[in-house]
Amino acid sequence: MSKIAITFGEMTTESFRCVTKAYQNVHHFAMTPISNITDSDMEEDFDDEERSYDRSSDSMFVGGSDGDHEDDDCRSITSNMSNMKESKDKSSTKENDISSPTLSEAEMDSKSKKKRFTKSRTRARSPTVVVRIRKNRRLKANDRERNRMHMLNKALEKLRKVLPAFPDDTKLTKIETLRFAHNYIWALSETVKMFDTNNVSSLITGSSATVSDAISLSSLKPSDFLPLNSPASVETYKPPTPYSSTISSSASPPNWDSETKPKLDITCNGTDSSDTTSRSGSESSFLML
DNA sequence: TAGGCCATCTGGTCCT
DNA sequence: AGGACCAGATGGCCTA
Repeated sequence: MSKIAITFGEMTTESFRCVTKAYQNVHHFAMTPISNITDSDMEEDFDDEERSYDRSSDSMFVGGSDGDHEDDDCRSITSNMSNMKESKDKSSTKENDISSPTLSEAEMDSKSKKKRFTKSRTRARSPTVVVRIRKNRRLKANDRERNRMHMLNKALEKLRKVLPAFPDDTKLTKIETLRFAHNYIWALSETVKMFDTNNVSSLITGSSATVSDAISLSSLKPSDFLPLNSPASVETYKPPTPYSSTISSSASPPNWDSETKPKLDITCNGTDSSDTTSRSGSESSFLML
């Protein structure tokens, strides 16, 4: 049985189960995680196969799977088949180039040198081998892509952890997490801005207040950072009112889809934002992105 | 059952 | 040539 190497990075049991299931659905073979199988292992495997091919016919089967019919289960069958056909044509062309019966000895000699050189660079491979190599590359690419997405999810999970938690422990979806973070960062910047501008520290402890003091003073809740259309925000959303201040609608979180940076405009009762004494007016709102 | 979310596969493109 | 990144497609799971 020829081995099919699929390497995994760090993987949870659950994700491995999903992957296994997916692979079994698509490729119909039992999968075992194999770590650190090298390309040379692969090549070795294919070399064995190629040697076998040289000795036998085109129609040999290799491996514990469905052999050449594995791709029949793949979705992009037409594309694969056209690629296979293309590679088959190419390989057959190469093979034709190698064996020319009407050559002089000198020509044969130079040709054999050329042949040796050619073979060392681009070996003539049977269509079966070409398909298998192509399949192997695809599997490796799938593996990389899977790991890449896992890394992305890990980063997203880290982001979730640094965001304010919800009492009901609702797990934010990906898009909610990103929007939440976006609004949260915006709110923090606004808070810091106000903290600096209004010298809030003096309102708290006199001189050594921290930014988190200012944030807690603002009474912002996690739900305040959720976009309005978030399912998690339906019950709990309430526009934040930091320091009972008025943040004009133009000071809503910047829309990250927009090309231009939004201008943040904090107004205080129609006065300059440096006015620290009286803040009232319409409620601010962390608008949806 | 429809719709949302997610994981995965896949081929194309760009970069090193 | 091979890897990273991306977007589209697909199917599974869950919930209203």
